[in-house]
Amino acid sequence: MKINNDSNTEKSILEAAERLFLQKGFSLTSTTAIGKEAGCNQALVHYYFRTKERLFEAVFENKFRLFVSGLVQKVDSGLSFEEKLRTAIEAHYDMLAANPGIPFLIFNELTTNPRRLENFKSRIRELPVTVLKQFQKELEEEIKKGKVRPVAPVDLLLTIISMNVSLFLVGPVIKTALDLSERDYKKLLESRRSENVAVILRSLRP
Amino acid sequence: MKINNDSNTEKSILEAAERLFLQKGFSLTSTTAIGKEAGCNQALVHYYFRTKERLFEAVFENKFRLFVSGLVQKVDSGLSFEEKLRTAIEAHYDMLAANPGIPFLIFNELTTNPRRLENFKSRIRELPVTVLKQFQKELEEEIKKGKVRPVAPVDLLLTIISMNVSLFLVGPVIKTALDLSERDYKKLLESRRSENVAVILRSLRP
DNA sequence: ATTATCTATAGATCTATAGATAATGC
DNA sequence: ATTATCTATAGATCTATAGATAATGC
Repeated sequence: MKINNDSNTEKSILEAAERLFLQKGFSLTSTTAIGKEAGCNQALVHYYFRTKERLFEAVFENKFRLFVSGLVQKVDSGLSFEEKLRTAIEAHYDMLAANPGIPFLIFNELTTNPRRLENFKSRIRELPVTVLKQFQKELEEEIKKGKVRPVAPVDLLLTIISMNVSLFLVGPVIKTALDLSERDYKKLLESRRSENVAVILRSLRP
Repeated sequence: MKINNDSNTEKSILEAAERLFLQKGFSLTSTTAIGKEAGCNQALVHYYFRTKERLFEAVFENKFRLFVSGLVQKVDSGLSFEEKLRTAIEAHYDMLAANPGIPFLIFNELTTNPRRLENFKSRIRELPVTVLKQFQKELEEEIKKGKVRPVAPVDLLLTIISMNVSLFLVGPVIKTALDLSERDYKKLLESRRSENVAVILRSLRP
């Protein structure tokens, strides 16, 4: 055969898996369903990725990287502390808005699968350090100057993650419960973008 | 037989199911595992609850009620607006701290199971109304007086839920990633209790 | 006779692989 | 000869039920 020309089967399988894993998580997604979604039979899923676990790892690793990259982005050093913070929060938010299924995938998997949590331990542990490195000094300075209330860097990080991430965890539930149209839901998300920034910046006032 | 005296099998099954569902969610928990955890065989699980679905419903309904009750508690009307709000946030937080598995159970199930989300639509929709009823008027007054910045009631509710709920969704991951002892994790949770209140109250300042 | 418990099993998945088949590149 | 695809199936679950058995309450 080798009709593999441009219609790359491996790629369709990976993309199908991505969609389904993001929707349903690991355990509720079968390789049969992935094959169907990709437009091939189930055996091919295993032909290309050997096991469901490996296929999932490919997706998860990719999404985890994205999740982290949204947090660690460098911001223009010419800005004021407040503007830097605002930019970072918005960048994080925008990454989530572009990939709204990521929080569910990551937290669902890490809380139900102890082995994977173990595997990602070190990379999670590095997060606060990496993310806060670019803010820590300035945060301390602002606190000294009395412009920001005394707050532990980890607390600030937790607040940012809480506000941004949980919106995308809770969002789909709210959308259905309130029967929001796609349009209205977009509006809600858009309004929360600035609301989150407002909440977080205010939380630092002395 | 009927050695059912005090060692109530039905109750052990329900409690075992509760523990496992809270840990792993619906799909990753088998009735076989529930039987084992309850100290009986798997057939008895079905004898008492007929289907896994019904058993889950019993647990879910119960947890959902708890989740709501923590949000809707009446607060002493003699207090100032700020104190009322603080009391409500802390009550919500305390309910979650006493039942830390609830956010995972509810949001995992509602996002992966469209049918259940559909079933709980109306009860979720009522939430903002019920919760905000006791604050709405006062919130409006405080805004008029200029003591609180203009903020939609729904936004305030979303912020409270985000801050409190996401802590218990993200917490277990943080605990493992940072290798926190039970003691240290308790400390972190305790410190976030007041931090959450601080963040939310500050978020309302003009 | 009724209720609680157990063993055994049917039937439905689901994952992973074996083995057949066809198309291409050498 | 190699690579991609398919069909078929083994083996491992998992849910739900049938049917046997034992203990109690009448």
